[in-house]
Parts: sequence; C-alpha cells; structure tokens
Amino acid sequence: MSTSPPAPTLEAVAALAGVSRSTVSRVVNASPRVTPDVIAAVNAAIEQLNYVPNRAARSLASRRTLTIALVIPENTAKFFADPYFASVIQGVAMYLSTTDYTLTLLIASEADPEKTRRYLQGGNVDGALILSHHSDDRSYVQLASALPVVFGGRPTGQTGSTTYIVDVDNTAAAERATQYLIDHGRTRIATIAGPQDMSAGIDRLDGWRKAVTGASLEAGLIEYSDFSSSGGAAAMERMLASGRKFDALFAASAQIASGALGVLKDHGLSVPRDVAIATIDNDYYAQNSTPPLTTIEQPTTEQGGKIAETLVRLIAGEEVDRLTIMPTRLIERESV
Amino acid sequence: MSTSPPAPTLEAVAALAGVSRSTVSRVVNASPRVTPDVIAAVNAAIEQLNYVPNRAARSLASRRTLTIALVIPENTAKFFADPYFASVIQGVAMYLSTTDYTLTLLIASEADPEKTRRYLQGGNVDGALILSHHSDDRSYVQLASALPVVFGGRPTGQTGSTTYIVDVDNTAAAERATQYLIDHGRTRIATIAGPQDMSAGIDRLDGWRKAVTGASLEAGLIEYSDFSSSGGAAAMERMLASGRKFDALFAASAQIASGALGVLKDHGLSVPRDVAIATIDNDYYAQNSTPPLTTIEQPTTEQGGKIAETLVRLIAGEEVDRLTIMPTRLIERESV
DNA sequence: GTGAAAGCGCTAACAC
DNA sequence: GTGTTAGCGCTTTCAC
Repeated sequence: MSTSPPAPTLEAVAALAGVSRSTVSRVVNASPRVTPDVIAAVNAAIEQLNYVPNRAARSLASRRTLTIALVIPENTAKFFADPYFASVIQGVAMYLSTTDYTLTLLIASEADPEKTRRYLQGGNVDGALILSHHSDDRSYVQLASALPVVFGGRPTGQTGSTTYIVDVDNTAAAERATQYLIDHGRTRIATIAGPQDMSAGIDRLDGWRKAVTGASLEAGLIEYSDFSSSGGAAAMERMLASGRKFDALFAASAQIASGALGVLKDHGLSVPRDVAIATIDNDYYAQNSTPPLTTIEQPTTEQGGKIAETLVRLIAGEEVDRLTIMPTRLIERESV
Repeated sequence: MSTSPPAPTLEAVAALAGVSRSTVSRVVNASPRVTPDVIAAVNAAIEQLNYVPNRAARSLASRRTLTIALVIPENTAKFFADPYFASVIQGVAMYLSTTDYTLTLLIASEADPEKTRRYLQGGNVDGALILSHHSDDRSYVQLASALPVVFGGRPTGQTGSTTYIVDVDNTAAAERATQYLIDHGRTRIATIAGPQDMSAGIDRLDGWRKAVTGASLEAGLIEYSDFSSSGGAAAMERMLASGRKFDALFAASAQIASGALGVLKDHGLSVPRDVAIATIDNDYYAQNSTPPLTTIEQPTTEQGGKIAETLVRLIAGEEVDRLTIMPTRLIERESV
C-alpha cells in the first residue's frame, strides 16, 4: 500500500547545507556551539527538504525514547467512562505536546501483568504515568524503582522514596462538601462511599466521617459503591431499602451522585427538599443534572499537566516534589 | 536518575542459547522455519534474561514503527469533554492491545498544522486514526495518500480513493429519533443542530428534516450549536426567546440535549409533557438525567475497535472496505 | 566550531 | 534451518 516518498535523512540535509551530519544533528538538537550562519543554512535545508528526524534512529543512538507511557488498567470500561480521567489525560497530552515527548497509551493486561512491567522496564519508554485506580497499583510502586514514574492520585499501600504523586486532598474535599451540608441545616447526612481499595475512596469517606463526627452527627449512614453511576444507583437503593432516615447525601463522586439522584427521584423524594446532595467532580453531569449539583471541583486538566510536567522534570534529573497537592474549589448549586 | 540495569540485548540471548542473533530474531518474530528445540532453547534464554526487544532498534531495522497515531484536534477541551470520544478511544486502545501496535496520542497544533503533518509523514508512525471533528480535516484526507489513514466519522469535503471510513448512518439515526417523536403525537418538532462543518452535524440535521418534511410538519424550527452542553443551553435560550412554539426537540447530541433540558426546566417547561426530547448518544448523562433521554445509541467502543482493526489491516496490505457503517439502536426512555 | 568514525540493537538478504 | 554480513538513521566521543 501507499508508497510514500522516502523521508529525507539527516544525510540529505547535510549534503544540501554543505556541512557534516554531526553539524546537522547539533542544529536539530539545539547544541549551543554552532555558528549562526551554519544554523541558518541547516535550517533552510531542513525546511526545503521537509526533514523530520527519525525517532527510532534518534532513540537508538541516544538511548532515550522521548516516549512516556500512560498506564491504563485493563478495566478500561470504567476508566474511560469517567470524565475525570478524560480530563486528566487531556492535561497530560496538552502539556506533552509542548515538549518533545510523545504519549503512548498502554493497557495493562491483568491476565499478564508481567507483560506491562517488562515493556516498561524494557527500555521502550522514558517514564510512566499511573492514574491511580485499583488497589493493585502496588506493583507500580515497585516499578518506580526501575523507571521514573509519577502517580496521579495517591496509590494505596506503602510508598517509597521513589514515589512521586500529584493529588488533591481528598479528605479535606470530602469534609468540606459534608460540612457544607451541615452548615445548611442538615442533620442526618448519609454517604455513598467509593471503593475502599482506592485512596480517593478511603480518603473521601474519612473526610465525610470527620465532618459528621465533628458535628456530633450519626456516622453510620454509609453505603459503598464503585465510582460509577450504576453503582451509585444500587447503593442508594440499598440505603432506602434499609429504612434509615437521612436528609442529605455526600456522594463520593459525581457519577455516584448521578445514579443516586435518579433513584431518589424514582422513590418520589425531592432534591434538595427531602435530600440535599453534595459531591466531588465538576463534570458535565454535575453541571447539567436537575438540580445541578453542589460539588467540589478538582482542577483535572491542570492536574494532568502537573503530572506530566513532574515526570518530564524527573526524567531530566531535576529535583521535584515528591508530593504535589492541587487546590480544589467548592461550587454551590441547587442540590443543597 | 534511576539507573535501571541495562536491558538485555538480543545478543545476550543468542549467547545464552548458543545460537546466532538471527535465530533469536527469527524466534522472536515467529518465523516458521526454526527447529522446535531451538525455539525452546531461545525462549528459555529469553525468559531467563527477561529479554524485551528494543522497539527503536527493531523499528529502525525493519522500517516499520508498530506505532499508530491517534490525531486529536487542538481544541482538546471539546474533544475530551465528549464521552463519545473517550468511548471510541477505549475501543481503539483495547483492539490495539491485542496486536503489536502501540497507540500514540498526537495533538494537532492548529497554529502549526504542518508540524503534525510532517510528523506523520516523517515515518514515525505506520498509520493514523482521525476521529472526525472539524471542518478542517481536509488536510487529513490528503494525508491519506501518503500514509494509511482511517477516519472515525466521515470527513467533510471530497474524499478520495484512499479514504477509509468507519461511521454510523447519522442521517438515518436522526430521522429515526425524529420519527419517534412524530409517532408519539408531536407535531411541532424543533431541532438543535450540530456544527454544519462536521458531517455528523450536517447529516443529523438532514435526518431531522427528512422526518419532519416527510410528515408535512414545519421544517423551520432550527437552532445551531456545537456539540457541547453549554452550546445546547444557549441554543435553547435562543429558541425560546424567538417565541416559536414547539412540543418536541431533536437534539443532535446528548450533550446538546443536556444543556437544552436544563434551560427548558429553568423556564418552567416540563419534559416530556411540554416538550418531548429525543437525541443521539447513550452516554452517562442520557442515562441519568431527569428524565432519562430517549436516544439513539452508537456502538462507540465497537466502532473504535473497528477503526483500529481497519487501519491495522490496511497497513498489512489487506483489502478492506472503504466504508464501514456501524449499526445504531433506539433506546426508549422517559423524555418522550 | 566542525568533521570523521564508531556504534546504538535489531532485521534482512544472502550464503551455506 | 542457521549463521554471516550489512546496514537502518541517528548521536556521540574524539580529533582537528
């Protein structure tokens, strides 16, 4: 198929510019010690030939791949369904597009986790980004001793001195959202907590508990769910079936809130009159549901950018913070 | 930073297995003419050394990159905000994870479109995937003559003999959704159309028009929007401000519907009593809004898989269909 | 500041 | 069937 014209090589550029290949290479790599005239000549030749360096050759010779892997858990359905991740990836991709690095999506096979590990350690990428998801990110924590790795979201379990994390303060965020419900006169505050094998799930439950116990309210109105909408709906069904009374809900994610909200309405309950809702994530649902949701906004895109930046700097050997906490913001809407 | 132990080379494997490098290469690449014993010995050595082939070297020598680029328009915000794309990407990534290909996210800079084009033509990828988005995908149509390219969604403008497309029948989908409204007794059917520089926007408006004129109803109740929620809200505000009366809405996307639905409610209109809504996309909002939306579901993940498969087969030189139409499905919910 | 030469790790003829 | 020999296109010492 499609026989493209052979891409021009560095050699062709050198010939056209009347210099050696080394010089062209220096110009391409912005080496400081090249005469301005030469730079101009080489750039003209590059322009004229439409030269693009061959990544493979460059990578082979320089022993750097200029490639960063974004590791995605095998359960891609959940991953991609969550607008949070899309937004973070956007930030990552945008930041990397300002650098020479390329972003590769790597799906981690759960059937053969070694495959992923080997690929990453096999020298095919310069670093990896892990968007924390499952309990099973321990293997990735180990990975960090063999390869620059940055985590988006704190991984569960022991972290070592090579663990770099960009996260939000989930505990504080949850506490703030819950406190908001309390401040608005609610006294029986339920929560649908996220998975307790993910730090975001754990921390958000903690935050809720802090606020609730701090106000001497009942701390037992808990149902668990994954971060999905259907999980939230099922959890709310259980909550209602249990007969426990509540006048507010802190949902650990907007997707959970969306499922729960639908179930509340199905049962003839009004939001916010009967049940006020606060949650985390300012996604398209939180903004457009009926009523729109009071929520804690995470700077998702910026977070993605920060994750990528941290990794790039780490690869470059710069000193970077082991933990970066991104700010969050409360957004008041009609669900409370 | 992080000095990983030097990755074992093919040479090391050859030495350990007591064969030549070519033989190891043959085993790694599953060449047919190798003795079983030798294969076993080589595999044992590979296992023992934890050998992973170096992609750069392999690519340089074989002149194939085993990399596929997913081109993303610079306006990443809109791109990533749309659950449709996340879902398609998921399908792409999942399919590719079953192959040797790697998926690279490439952000097309609008400021310097040449950069993207050069990168793609520079021999750094074996093929490209374009998720149709902007009017400006004409340059990508040209690209297809230099590189295997598959479009997810029909690009606007002239397509050539090297244009491969995986799409749904947007006209039929829109017509079906609109007809559903008509069949349910609605007679004044408005539409918020998508961008008219995207084939999905154009075709969906066409489909609406077909159904409406087919039933001899008024075909002038049109507002235009991008595919976003805020665009849908603004369009609905204009629609209401214009004073035109309507009892149903066909929204060209679920995001548009979400924005429009909020505005309708703000104006005290009830859905479906005052205005019935049908749309396209079965995303998290369509499923969880109040009321849930009657919609046309596209097989997004499967579509992503099909796009990737088409490209891989195209690269392999196989004969593939120039146009693949994926089936859609009407989902009846409470918004009508 | 610039060029010459070696080699990154692999594949692909070509011989045997 | 397997080994030998050349490179793939670039970076990188090392001289000059």
